[in-house]
Amino acid sequence: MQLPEARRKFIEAWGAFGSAWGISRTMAQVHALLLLATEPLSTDDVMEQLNISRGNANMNLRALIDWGLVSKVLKPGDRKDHFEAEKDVWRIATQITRERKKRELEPMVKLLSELERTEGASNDAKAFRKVTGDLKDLTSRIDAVLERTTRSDVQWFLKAASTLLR
Amino acid sequence: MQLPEARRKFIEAWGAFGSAWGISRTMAQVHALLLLATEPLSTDDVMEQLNISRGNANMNLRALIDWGLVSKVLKPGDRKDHFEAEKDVWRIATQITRERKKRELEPMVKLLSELERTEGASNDAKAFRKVTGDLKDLTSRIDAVLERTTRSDVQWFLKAASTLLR
DNA sequence: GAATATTTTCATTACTTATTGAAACTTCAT
DNA sequence: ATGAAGTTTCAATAAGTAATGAAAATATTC
Repeated sequence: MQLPEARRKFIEAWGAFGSAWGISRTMAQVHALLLLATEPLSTDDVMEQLNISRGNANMNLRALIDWGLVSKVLKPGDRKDHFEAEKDVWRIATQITRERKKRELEPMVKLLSELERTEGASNDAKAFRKVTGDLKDLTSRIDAVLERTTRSDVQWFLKAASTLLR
Repeated sequence: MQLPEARRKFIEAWGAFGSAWGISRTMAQVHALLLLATEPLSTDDVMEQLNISRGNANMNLRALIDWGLVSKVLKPGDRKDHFEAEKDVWRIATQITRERKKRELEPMVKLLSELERTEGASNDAKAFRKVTGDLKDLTSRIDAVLERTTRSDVQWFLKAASTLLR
């Protein structure tokens, strides 16, 4: 396969992948574009290469910065902002994991902890507490592990798990 | 908090949680409803309790069966189908993980393997192969671990990880 | 095998979410 | 201070996704 086609395919696939996981298609595509770029791109570059409007490009670039996946870079002699993606896939993975943990897992653990304290002695109430309690244990354990997870931990885990589960 | 309110909150939250992770809000709500039910529910029960149409209820129940999270149960003396959710949260987690792996991770690994073979000696082509190659390594390692993951593995992992990363 | 009950399908409609584009705002050089 | 270049915002609109409900298909009973 030739580079331009491969590039297009990757951007498209990364967009679809993202949208299956609750990340907007365009945000994922902008991310893919920056991942493949060998040097920082301007807003206009992004607009042009993905055929999106200025507002859209700007919004998604800022969202990516907010997620800690992209950073602004000043190019000497150019007034335009330029944007550069983190290229280390381990850092990308932990960064995404951390953000989602913060945005979705933590609130869920909090809610489940409250719900676990639901009153009532009926079978229904007991069953309710069992389910929410079990879910809370699971989510909070996942949460706790992710809390401590850094690049080297992930590597350690994957290595250990691959070996042990062989 | 009293049971009916807690129940409502949980169903609502589970729906929002699901939709943030690429699972339709209603499918997650139907799942939540069945998780809390102490005995199997009919399509009409689901329609009534969630205020959704028959078509919608039917679609989402079948999707949940497809995901392996819910099963049909025949109630003696009743012609209606009844539905029951898997209640073991570990099994729920591994089941969801497995399905997503199959539906999204595997196709991505496959694509990345192809893209890694992109031709060209330019810097751009080299950078492209580096990024896609790194991503492929990451995703295929995750994939391999999930492949072998069963309930006891998950328990082992979370226990080991919580301890070691303390 | 006709009547009745139940489930499934699917075209239409409603809802949600993303995108545009133009205006407002900011920054910087002179 | 002014204007040129760049960035951000946001109301309007488009695109995408999910839900409805009635009709078709299927299953069950007598």
